[in-house]
Amino acid sequence: MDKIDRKILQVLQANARASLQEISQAVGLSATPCWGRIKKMEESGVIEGYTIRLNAQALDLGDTVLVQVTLDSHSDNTLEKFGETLAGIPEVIEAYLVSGDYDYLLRVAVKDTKDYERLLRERLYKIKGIRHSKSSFVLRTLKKADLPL
Amino acid sequence: MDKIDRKILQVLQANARASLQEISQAVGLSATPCWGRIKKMEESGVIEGYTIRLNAQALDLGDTVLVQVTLDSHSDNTLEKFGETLAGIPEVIEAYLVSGDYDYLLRVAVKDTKDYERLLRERLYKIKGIRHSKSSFVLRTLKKADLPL
DNA sequence: GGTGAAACCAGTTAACC
DNA sequence: GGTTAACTGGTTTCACC
Repeated sequence: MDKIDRKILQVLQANARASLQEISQAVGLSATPCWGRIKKMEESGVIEGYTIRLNAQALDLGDTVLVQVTLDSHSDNTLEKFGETLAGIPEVIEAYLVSGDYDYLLRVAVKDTKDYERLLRERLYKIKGIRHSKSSFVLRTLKKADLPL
Repeated sequence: MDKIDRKILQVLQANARASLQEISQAVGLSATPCWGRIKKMEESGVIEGYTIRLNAQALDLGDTVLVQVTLDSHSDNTLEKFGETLAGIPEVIEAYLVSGDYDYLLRVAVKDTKDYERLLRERLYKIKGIRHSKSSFVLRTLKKADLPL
């Protein structure tokens, strides 16, 4: 992982479909070593995969809700069960165990407030072991950046 | 945007480097119409771009901090200035204006707690207009999923 | 909209510095 | 670990259904 590797990652972060020609030009090397470096980073796990950035609004998932969750018990078993339940709810995009006033923060993607109300009623409120939850709607996204390299 | 388009997006979400052969096989069409559908989704903006998933730990950005921020004033000017300031801090990966008890939620990527302390002292505490901020460390990531299609 | 083949270009390998 | 050149395979275009 030297400076050239990081530069390659920068180019791929901006456009994972960039050709080796473009990449090699950007880093000042020929195509072959660039290709080798990328393969090595794929194998070592630095590059976990290639994805697309999607327009959530165009897919009827324009609303984001951040949900703070506090559980009744903090046993290993409760934590594990909660994780498994969340895994089965596709609208839950991210889930973090956090330090502080509450236990978990979830990022949920829904079509609109009505859709969120349905999810809350039919799925989230039915999860056993939740002591308390608090929902905040995202009104505006100010920033959504790549990792700094 | 029909069922086939969504299936194509699913395949690309899992692997944006999938060849047209793989994609066309997955959706049951030949390569040409798949290619045309992808191009149309790129042009219409449904597909915003192609990126890589990176291993943050391997890049010395293993710690994630969620910061709740409350501003002094809620004027348009304050909001805009705050957004501009955040844009200049590379460690701030996401920033949302939210409804509820506080105004903004930031997701910050740092090497470790020491690195976060430095960021807090040198950058975040120096931002004018912040009334209050509260940091929560991410102890564990339970889920990180693609948008449901 | 779809198919299939031809043309073109990019990814991959190998031989060498 | 780097370069250039040959090879292989995928992307893009085109003529047709």
